[in-house]
Amino acid sequence: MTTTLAELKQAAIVNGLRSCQLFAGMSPSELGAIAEFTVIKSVPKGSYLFHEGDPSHGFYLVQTGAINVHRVNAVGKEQVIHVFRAGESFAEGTLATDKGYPADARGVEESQVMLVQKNGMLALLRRQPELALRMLGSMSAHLRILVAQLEDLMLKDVETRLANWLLKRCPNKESEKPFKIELPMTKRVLASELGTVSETFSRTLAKFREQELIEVKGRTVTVLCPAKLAGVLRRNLGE
Amino acid sequence: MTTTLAELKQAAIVNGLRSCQLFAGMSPSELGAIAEFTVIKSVPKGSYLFHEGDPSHGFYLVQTGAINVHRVNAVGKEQVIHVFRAGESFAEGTLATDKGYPADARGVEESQVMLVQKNGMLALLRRQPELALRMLGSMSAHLRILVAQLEDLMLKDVETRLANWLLKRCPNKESEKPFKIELPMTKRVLASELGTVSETFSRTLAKFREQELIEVKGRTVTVLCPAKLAGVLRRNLGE
DNA sequence: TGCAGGTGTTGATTTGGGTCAAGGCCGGTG
DNA sequence: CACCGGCCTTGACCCAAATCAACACCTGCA
Repeated sequence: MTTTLAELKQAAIVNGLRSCQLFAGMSPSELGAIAEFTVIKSVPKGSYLFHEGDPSHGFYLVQTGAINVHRVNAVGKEQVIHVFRAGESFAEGTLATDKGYPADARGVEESQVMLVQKNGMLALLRRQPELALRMLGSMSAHLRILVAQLEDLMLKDVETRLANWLLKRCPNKESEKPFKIELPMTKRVLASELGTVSETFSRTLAKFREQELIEVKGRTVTVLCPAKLAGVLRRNLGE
Repeated sequence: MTTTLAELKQAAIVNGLRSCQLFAGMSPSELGAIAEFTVIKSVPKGSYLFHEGDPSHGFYLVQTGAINVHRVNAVGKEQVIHVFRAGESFAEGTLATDKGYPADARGVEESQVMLVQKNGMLALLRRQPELALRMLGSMSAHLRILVAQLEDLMLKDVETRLANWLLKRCPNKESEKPFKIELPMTKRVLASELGTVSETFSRTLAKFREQELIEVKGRTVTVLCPAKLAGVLRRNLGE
């Protein structure tokens, strides 16, 4: 049995595709078809995958690391839209239009992504309506993320947003047992994802610490009593 | 030549479908197929088409009037996501998931919409991949709207947002000729769409009036010199 | 004719959080 | 080891805009 380098690479890509929500559960032959026009890219920390307005070459799947999708305005301030991590896909929206990418994408850390190239994918979609439905589902999920993001940013103050963010990572929100959360990035980046700056973020953490809701040690945040934090969240929302 | 009532109704629906961006340029037979599972609904002013979490029956096309899609939080404050007008479609995202509608939808005024029912449309999409691509394109446009909305709300102050809003309705942004804009809704609603409250909105209008950028009379706003307003906008963005 | 409810305007007050500035802390490098 | 450059934290200050409050409209209705 002989195996060429190309075949090995192909197999690696198929594996990568499978581990992605968008393609989970698809047959090996279908995955093979997609792998035909998929390439792997390394993204050094801080480097850009694309900028707003760049013509689209396809959409991306994250294998390892994290990709920050954001917009910048004239002043240079940036608004994080979402940080995509392993298994997630983004920029599917550019498949069906000839507009460019609507935002910027940059590696938060050293990352590996797969680029599913536009032309190949379009041709495949025309032959595989089921796949098109999957894409619709995936885009719908992104719409939901954005809607939630909008709501988060508009209807709540930083304290509420942080409480919400922390609770989202607790497995059981009504538990009274402490739960450790390891921050996946610097606090500065996290602050920006929450739509604020590092100073305010820091202050809000301090406030929670004083109320003995959390403990902070470096990049580890321990939610002392999720149920109590959930109470704070409810109170903030409900009044 | 005999024409049944049902055929007339069918023809009306086909016409409605054709006048919608999403389906523009499709063949009569395709439109006929879609019309099979499309129903017309009247939406009295202020009445709800659906609420967040309701199971999806399909997606909507606006024929006349305007539909306000928004979220409400526990306090009862609502954040407008977008106001859809004649020719636009919304809630396509619910086709490909079994999650319910992600937001609320209410008639801003007496409106007429078409409901394209979920099951029929799904079956058709499986047979018509081109149509699925169209849907992808449409959802991508919605993603762009949301991204723009996020940026608007986060990166700019009310003055800039209002200047931007007004300029968007001027046919020629560099003209020096006055242009009349008829507000399509109460100022309270418009304020909310701009992510602020009626008081602040009122004050900002007053500020522009003092600078002789606009004139206001009831629901008619006259932009005295679009080019000058564009200057204000640029200055706000660029510093 | 007068009242009730919704809409707009304006003023006074408060506040969340962004900005600036000044350390403290830590890890890497010469 | 000492020094430097990132991060993080805390304090002081300030501003845009939300909130609270009073009042002027208008329109429909009894």
